[in-house]
Amino acid sequence: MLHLYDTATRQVRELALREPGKVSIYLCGPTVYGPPHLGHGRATLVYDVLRRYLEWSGIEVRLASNITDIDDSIINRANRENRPWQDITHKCEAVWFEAMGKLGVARPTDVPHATEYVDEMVAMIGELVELGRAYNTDDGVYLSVETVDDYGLLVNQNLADMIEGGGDREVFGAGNKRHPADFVLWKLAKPGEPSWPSPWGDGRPGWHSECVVMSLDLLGEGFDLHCGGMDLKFPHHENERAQAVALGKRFANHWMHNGFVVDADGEKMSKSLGNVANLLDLLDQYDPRAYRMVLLQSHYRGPVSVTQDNIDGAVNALAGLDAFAARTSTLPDAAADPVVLDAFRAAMDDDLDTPKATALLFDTVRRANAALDADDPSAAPLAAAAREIAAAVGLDLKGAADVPADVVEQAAALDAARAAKDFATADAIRSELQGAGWTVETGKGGTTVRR
RNA sequence: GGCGACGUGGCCGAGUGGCUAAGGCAACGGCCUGCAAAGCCGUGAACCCGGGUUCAAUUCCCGGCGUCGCCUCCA
Repeated sequence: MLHLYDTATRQVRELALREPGKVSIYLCGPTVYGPPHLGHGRATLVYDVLRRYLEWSGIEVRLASNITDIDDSIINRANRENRPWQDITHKCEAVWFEAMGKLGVARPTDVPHATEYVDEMVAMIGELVELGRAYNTDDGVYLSVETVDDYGLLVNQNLADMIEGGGDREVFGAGNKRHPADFVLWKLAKPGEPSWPSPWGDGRPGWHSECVVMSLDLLGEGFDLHCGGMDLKFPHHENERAQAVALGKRFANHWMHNGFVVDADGEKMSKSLGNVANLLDLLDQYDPRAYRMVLLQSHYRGPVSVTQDNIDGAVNALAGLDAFAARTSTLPDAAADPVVLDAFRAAMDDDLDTPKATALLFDTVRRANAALDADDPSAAPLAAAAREIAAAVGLDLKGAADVPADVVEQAAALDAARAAKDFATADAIRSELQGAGWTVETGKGGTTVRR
């Protein structure tokens, strides 16, 4: 069974399932106010790999991932560009899912929007106020973190230490708050801002409430796993948890956080490729599978640098896998080698050890190639195992791509010319095919062509 | 100030108290080829520094040095 590092208990422990055979996962999705960046790509890929692996294991996955479609960043951009805020959220969401599609990230089973849950959020905030755990000020409603046991659990810090170390930072809304760490649940609207009615006045929800309401609504209390990027640990996840605790509800049973994307100097964030400022550029300029490959070869909890060298390396590694897929595409069906699959499961079950799993994949490919060279019957089961692994982690290998009839004819003509020792013609055909983007492989059995 | 992560071959990146320290990329050698390319097979090379624990440490502990992250709105 799958074991994952749990941020709350700071140890790798078994992912307990509330219902056998089913897993409920909540993943914090994007605020839609700009193009997705490399960090978004990493988070979605990490959890896509998790999801696919769970599904491959025969577990039914319910994955809810929200779209934050009301937020200060959205309003600010709308004002700056003088356009309706919905215009921004709709377009950005479309771009988001287009990018996810290119990455091969499967759409979550549930995609709730913050604006669809405003009534529920108002109701929840009302409950918190009634319980005496939230209070009203002249600019909004705040949660009182001092009423929450274990506040700071996810960041492994207590309230006093957090405050002491606050550094030089400005504390938002400090004047109105009872405690500097209290956070806003409901923001009263300023003139011209989008707003919804509430008992405290028209306004909009704070960032941290939507995920509580949506996850509990869609997945129910005590759902299995809550995921997101390391940077969401605090304050976002801490504050989600604080609300659920304040309500007296069981929240996520397990917390998973992925590491950052860093640049070549090891610093957080994205502009490391120089020519690639965001995810869209990366997808535009390179094989979209390359990013998944880069991530698979490092552990999800560590930082990963997305550099020219890494991407190039991944592209080359994929070329080898594609060649293997093409070479084995005509092999008879066989049951996957069970020893290899067991090793794969063992790696993945150990906190999603994808580096080990990909090492196994490459190793299996090499063994299958060697078996093929030796006409050994173990080739087919090994090849089948390699395919299973690739599929389970979402690597789509280009196997037997359809080759148009005229290209097949040209390949045949190339062989005929070679047989007739008419090398000038053979070379001409070869360069013509290569010019059209085909990889031309000349071997004993004649010429084969693939993309 | 508090909490935490990390320093492994040319590059990326796993992992382990002792058994040949994964894998990928690059490099090099071989096979194949009319020549290439692609492909396949193979080879070499690494555990930041100083103490400590131990029969034994790259792995555990302590201390340095270096890098990075979080500590209110960022995946």
